[in-house]
Amino acid sequence: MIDIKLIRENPELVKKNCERRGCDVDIDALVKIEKEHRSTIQKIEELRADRNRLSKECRDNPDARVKVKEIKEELATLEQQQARIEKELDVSLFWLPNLLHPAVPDGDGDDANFELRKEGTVPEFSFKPRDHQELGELLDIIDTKRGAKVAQSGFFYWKGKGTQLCNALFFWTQQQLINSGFTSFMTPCVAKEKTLFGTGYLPFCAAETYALEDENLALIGTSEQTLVGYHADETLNPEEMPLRYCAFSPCFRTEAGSYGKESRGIFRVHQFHKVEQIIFCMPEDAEKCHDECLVNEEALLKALEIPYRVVDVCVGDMGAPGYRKYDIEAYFAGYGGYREVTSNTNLTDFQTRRLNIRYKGKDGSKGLVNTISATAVTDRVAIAIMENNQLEDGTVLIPKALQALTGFDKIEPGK
RNA sequence: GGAGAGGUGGCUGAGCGGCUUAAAGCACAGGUUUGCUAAACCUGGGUACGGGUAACUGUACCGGGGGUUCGAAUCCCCCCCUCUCCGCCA
Repeated sequence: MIDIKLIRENPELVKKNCERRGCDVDIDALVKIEKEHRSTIQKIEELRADRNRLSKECRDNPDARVKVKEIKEELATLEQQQARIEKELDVSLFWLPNLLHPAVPDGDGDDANFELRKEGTVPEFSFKPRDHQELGELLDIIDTKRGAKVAQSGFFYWKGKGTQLCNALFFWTQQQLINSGFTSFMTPCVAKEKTLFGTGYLPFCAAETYALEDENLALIGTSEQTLVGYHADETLNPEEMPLRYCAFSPCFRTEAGSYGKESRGIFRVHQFHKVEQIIFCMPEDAEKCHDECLVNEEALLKALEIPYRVVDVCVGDMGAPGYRKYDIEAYFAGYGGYREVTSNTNLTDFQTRRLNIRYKGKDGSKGLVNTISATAVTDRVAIAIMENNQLEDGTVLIPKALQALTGFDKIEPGK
């Protein structure tokens, strides 16, 4: 949600922002409704002031009672009107996207993302490299067929050494982040509607959400939801920020409408696993913290010897809550190109305004905290390792960084 | 799952229709004094949204939502949450 004052005082800025976003909210109408909203409230407050004043006289002045009764009726009508206006206003506000960083590239989709840099060496093969689906079956470490049998298409099993690789990857990643000053969490895997709304997943990603029947709960799409929601309705101390949090969790997404080549294997599934980084910071530190998360992501991929490129995500490929976003795309040898493995978003105060997360300094300064939400690693990193580190017979070599935790240095067919 | 007790400011906790502008204590901030890893005393408070150049001022907020009333933290209804005991359980 963006600041209503900003919309009131600088509607042109918000209008331009919506245009860039390709979002057709009528700002003029919104401003008009907001004005009506305020004037109605003012009328109501004046009437209430009269009522409060008069009702004190009521004990020994019967005339006042009659008057207050009249005010009461008048109030009832106005309050009803006000509720209607407020609802209309809220709906428009809830759908309004965040502002954009001036440097965000224009464009409709991921082909307009701006490449900032390429790192690492793309592996070369004397044979045609297999993709992770083929390798997973050959090595008996990924089972999508039984995932579909037991749950549904789009769910899968990690098995044997594949599981061990993932456990090592996720544990190692959390250790790296803890060494960088992060506090690790295990969070609930469900969250209330209020939490999903507050983090911006509702109303924007309603179709992506697995809601629980007969409960006001949904499976989390990411631990961002539960980590950011952790501080809802709290006032944080500027001296204790930035707060760096990480969590490992499963992530559930319906992935409505995705299909085709991109969904082969486990690249896009209904349940994946992720170590997430969240930073709560002062507004003036948001860009610095955003960069810090990117540094962490890159350090992890470098240590795992995975080639990648960093892109500055364009308007059309960025979610409504985002102010600026960097994606990292790792090289996948079996796929033969770069594919998204992490995304790192500066959300400014979009989430904290909805969730009411404030700061208050000793000097009396106060305002809304800013949040950064960034992937550390997911299963996709494990499959990048598989595709890039394969030998002709399908053997996959484990990166040195993980060998102490896996307890083996390769996964071979039939073993 | 069964039974009971509760939800009041940063915290503890009183208030149970209008003397509440929410007591008191703790904590916090400022000050005074005596002193030396502190104590005593005095003073001061919240949040949100409006109005005003301002000093100031209005409204709302006692878990949430309805209701009764001229007037609700207080009475009534519904919901949510927490705690204790019993049962079950990794």
